Amino acid sequence: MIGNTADSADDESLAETFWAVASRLRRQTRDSLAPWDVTPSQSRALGVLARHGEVRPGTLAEYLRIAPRSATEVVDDLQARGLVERRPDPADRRATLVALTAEGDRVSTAIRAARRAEADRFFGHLPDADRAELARILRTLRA
Amino acid sequence: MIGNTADSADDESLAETFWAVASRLRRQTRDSLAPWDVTPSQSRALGVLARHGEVRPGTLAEYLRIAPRSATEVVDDLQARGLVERRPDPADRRATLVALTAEGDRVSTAIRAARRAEADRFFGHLPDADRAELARILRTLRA
DNA sequence: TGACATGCTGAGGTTACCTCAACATGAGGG
DNA sequence: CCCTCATGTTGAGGTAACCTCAGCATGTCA
Repeated sequence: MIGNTADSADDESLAETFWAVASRLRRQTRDSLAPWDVTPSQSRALGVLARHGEVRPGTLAEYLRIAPRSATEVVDDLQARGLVERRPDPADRRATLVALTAEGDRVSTAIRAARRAEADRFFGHLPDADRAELARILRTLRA
Repeated sequence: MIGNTADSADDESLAETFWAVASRLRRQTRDSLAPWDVTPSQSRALGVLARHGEVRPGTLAEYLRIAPRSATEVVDDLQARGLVERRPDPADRRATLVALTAEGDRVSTAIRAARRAEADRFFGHLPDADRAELARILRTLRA
């Protein structure tokens, strides 16, 4: 087996370590979302809708930092699962508003709790001080 | 525009911040690799081959922490670009060995330098102490 | 009223993964 | 020696999460 030893890992670049962590977090997130049959990106969209209420697809794209066309796709999937609905924007007939359905609201709340539990499981092994440090450093890198 | 303000960012979970950073790093990495027309995953494979010499696809998969079938794919792409070659493993006729070509070696060296420069650009804004902290914390999360 | 901008989405592409099953070879027991 | 089981690789086919480009409807403004 490879990777259990300290082997070549110590001179790995920061970036490589970062990606290894990302990969682990991605898998765990996917698993923790399994009960609801939503993908990670769908769950992020649900989170935005829960926080901001009804928004246009384009606005959703900005929040998710993806292309508008990609937001359309996420909305399509969520709509197919009955978690969101599209309605015409009364202020602009070109536009559409996307809003959580009652079911979407329920699921999004449940997922929010699961995500918190999952984050605790993943980052919870860290001492509080380290978690705070990590959050601070990541925030400076996010810009 | 969204995301320029401190807005709702402050109560974002650690995980969300992490993904925002990941996204930024992914884009920058892709761009920095553009001159060689290799994808990030190909470049990771080149790195493994440069560090470990010729290996079997299955072993490469372990180093990259991906499924063996996926390693086959990466090797196919690198072979098509003339950066690696496959030769039969003299020790086991079921197996194949993957090794860098001369060109692959040249490119992998160049990429290694570019990656270092890119990492400096990305992580270099951090004070040394923060960079060390980040590396330490990420290593504990990688397990 | 024409010109240009904006909002959404169809069509089609890409990357980086995955699983499942086929196929060849290797290794051990009887 | 042959049978079985394990191992190494790969074909076939699938998925998530993006992307660009172009087209259509609508809005805005000179």
